[in-house]
Amino acid sequence: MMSAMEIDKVLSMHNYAKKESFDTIDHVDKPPEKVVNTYQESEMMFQGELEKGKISTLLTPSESMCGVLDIKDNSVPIPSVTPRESIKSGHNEVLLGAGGTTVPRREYEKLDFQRMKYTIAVRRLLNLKFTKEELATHSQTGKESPAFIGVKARKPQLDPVRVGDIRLHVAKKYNIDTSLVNKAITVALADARKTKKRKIEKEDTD
Amino acid sequence: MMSAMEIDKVLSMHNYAKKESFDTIDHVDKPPEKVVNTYQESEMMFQGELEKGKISTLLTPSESMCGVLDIKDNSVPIPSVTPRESIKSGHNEVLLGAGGTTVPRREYEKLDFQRMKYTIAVRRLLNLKFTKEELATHSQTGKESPAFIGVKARKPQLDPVRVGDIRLHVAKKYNIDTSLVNKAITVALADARKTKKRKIEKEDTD
DNA sequence: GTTCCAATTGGAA
DNA sequence: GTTCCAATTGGAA
Repeated sequence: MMSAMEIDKVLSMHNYAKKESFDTIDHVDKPPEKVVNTYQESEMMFQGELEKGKISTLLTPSESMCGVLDIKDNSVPIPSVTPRESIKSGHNEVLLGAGGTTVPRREYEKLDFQRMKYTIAVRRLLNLKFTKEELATHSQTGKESPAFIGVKARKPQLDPVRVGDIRLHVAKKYNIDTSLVNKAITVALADARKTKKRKIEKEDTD
Repeated sequence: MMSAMEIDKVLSMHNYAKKESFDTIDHVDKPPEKVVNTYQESEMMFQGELEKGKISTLLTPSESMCGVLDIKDNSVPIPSVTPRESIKSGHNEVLLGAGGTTVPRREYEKLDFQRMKYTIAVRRLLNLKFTKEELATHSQTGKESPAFIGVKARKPQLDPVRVGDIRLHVAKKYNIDTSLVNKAITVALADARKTKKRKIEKEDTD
């Protein structure tokens, strides 16, 4: 058996290829007191291209009345909010949000928001903008767990610019509160951590 | 300072008056593997009295299209789902769900679901059906925290019949997934625990 | 005083 | 193999 410290050492040796980043990150060192919803930003990014006719035909009368499509299990997206193209990056990149975060258009168009739950969309976008190594070793806030203060080491914060753009993009796409997206991000990071841990333990016993 | 064990002793001395229960509880000892959503039950209880005309006048065209009213922050309820009267209990009680859980009509009508967030509705209903003592000393599942196995004692499960009726009633009222209601219940119980703990610590220092 | 939040965990689904 | 879940905590709001 390896001790926790030994596992951490091994973790630092397992570096994945660093992915490209199109962001200019200049305020990574200022973690917000709270992970806030700056809804205005997302309003600036998109131009409300909701196709009203299409949506209403997808709904029964009672559904269109109360938005059942989106509420029941928070899994079905608003279909037609489309990000405009990134001026900075050209046709091959899609701009996700005001922070300037982009993803390859080819990858973005592979995402079937209609069928994906928002939790899955969050995971796909995180995987496009961060390495598995980053996801496994960072947290959303950079804060210690209140339940393990002084016990578990604090993890550094994931680049808040890219995370912020993903958060607002998904919240907008699915018309859900950012607090739900935050929860999905937290769980995704915890899972990335465990996946890596298991992989190392497996390699260790082989 | 008191040790944790001493605090637990004192906790057991602070018993609140037991509230009435109208429920016949005969399967309390069978905690489900997971807190499940048995949506069918709630369908049986209510008769879909949605007042279609009224709701659409509350919404702008873009809101009525995608259900913004309910989705944006999960705080605004569907206005007109009303529980039918409890045959068993008569005019003075309102039946919450298939489990037979009732609350006094006077108390139920004080609840302004229109203005309350669903998390607050959950707390109010829990307070109607359980004592503060029960809320402070029980958990939703009866399971240990995975993060503290063998460290923190497991708390007994809150009566799943009453909790189940409250869970489905709120999910139905607000047209949200039961998983959101479960989270609200978990947080409410954690807060009840802390409230009591602080009260005792304060009395201890006085 | 009350409500909400995110990090951590093991295991269920 | 991946995704989701609830109990616990201290502190922010």
